[in-house]
Amino acid sequence: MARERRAIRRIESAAARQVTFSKRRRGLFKKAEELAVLCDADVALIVFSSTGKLSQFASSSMNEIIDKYTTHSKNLGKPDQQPSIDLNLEHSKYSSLNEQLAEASLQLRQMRGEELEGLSVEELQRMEKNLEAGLQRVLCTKDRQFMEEISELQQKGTQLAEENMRLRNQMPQVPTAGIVAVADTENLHTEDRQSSESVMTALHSGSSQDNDDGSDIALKLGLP
Amino acid sequence: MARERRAIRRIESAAARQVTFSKRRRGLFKKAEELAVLCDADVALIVFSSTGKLSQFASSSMNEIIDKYTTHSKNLGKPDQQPSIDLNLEHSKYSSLNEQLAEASLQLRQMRGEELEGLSVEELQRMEKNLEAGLQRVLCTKDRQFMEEISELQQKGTQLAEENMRLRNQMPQVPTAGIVAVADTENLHTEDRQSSESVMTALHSGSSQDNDDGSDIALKLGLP
DNA sequence: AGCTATTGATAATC
DNA sequence: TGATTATCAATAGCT
Repeated sequence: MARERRAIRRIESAAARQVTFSKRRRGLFKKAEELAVLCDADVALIVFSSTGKLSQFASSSMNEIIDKYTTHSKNLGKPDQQPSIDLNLEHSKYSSLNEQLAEASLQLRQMRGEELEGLSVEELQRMEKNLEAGLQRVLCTKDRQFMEEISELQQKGTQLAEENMRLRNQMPQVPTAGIVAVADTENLHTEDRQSSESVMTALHSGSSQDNDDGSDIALKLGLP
Repeated sequence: MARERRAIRRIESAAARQVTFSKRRRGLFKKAEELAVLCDADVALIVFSSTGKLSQFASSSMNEIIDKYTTHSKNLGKPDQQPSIDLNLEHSKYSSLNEQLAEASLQLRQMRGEELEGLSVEELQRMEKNLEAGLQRVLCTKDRQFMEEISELQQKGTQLAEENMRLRNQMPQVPTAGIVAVADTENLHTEDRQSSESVMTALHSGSSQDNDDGSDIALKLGLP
């Protein structure tokens, strides 16, 4: 499976052996899991590297499988193995995690519209409802954040306007270039209000496609 | 690795599952042995088919490897032992699984519209886009299934109509109660056609809210 | 660790 | 099952 065929014999170079071990071990574990899932088989795989490091895979619980194995093989001779119940919990926790993750990934993929083939019309309708509800909530949250941003901007605008007013009132006390200064502050004031309003308008139309009067936003915010 | 990629999920058809099991089991055992030989590793593989049949491979002695495994595991099981050497892989895999699961659940909850508080407007917009795309695909799939159901019903309706026609043509050959029999079949015939048409209409309006000409369906199906 | 040219595994089919 | 073959996946040799 590679640039060149490799004879199945012990790799002499320790470094190369280690590299190949890492790569092939990963592949082997993947295949073991795939067999377990695809064919509903119970699979246990134990690997000790040449340096003595342990890796393991079990489709259910390692101890359970070993128990089953020893039960099957004890036809041949001795009932010498200890079940060692210690790790059953640990491993069932592990495979349960695996299951949960698989389920969650499937749900995520389905919510993204993948792998819908096996679903019934009823399930599809349930998903549609969920997606619409989720979308609705996302839109609400987005709108709420926009509104917050807007009211912050408005508040800032008001503060600036007040400050401008104060400055303008103080103007006569300043001796130099009175007329020009007044014109400048007035200009700033109007520009600020205009820009905050235009932001609002842009945000409104962006957040809720096709409403002209904003009543649609209020409706959405009323249904969290 | 074949004509077509196959999703890693339980194969429903028992026959296909058995075939795949045979093929993949052979491959898995081959890989296990190759790893053992190439990398001088100690490998044990236990497989129970879904029908309970046992297959096993061990590079040395199965019992020896299981002994070694249980010895290693005992160290982990006791609280005073350091798991630092033996099961690093297992543990990192475990915590990585945990992380993956946490991430997946968060995404799921967020897609359902929960825990959106921490998200930026950009992230919210991305989610909105994803949700809309997913919803679109769900709707398409649902519509497709409805259409399939409809065409099945239409086919059945046509078949029934043809059969009715045939029966009607054969009617004069029946000696008894000619007029009544004809009236009955005609009645059946019309009722059947009506009911299948009304089902069709209901499905149409149910699957694509408010279209009179069906162009809406075509549009949706055209954007997968 | 990451990248391809190759070989190997296997899904669909008969 | 077993054989065939078109594809997909794993990985050997490099960097």
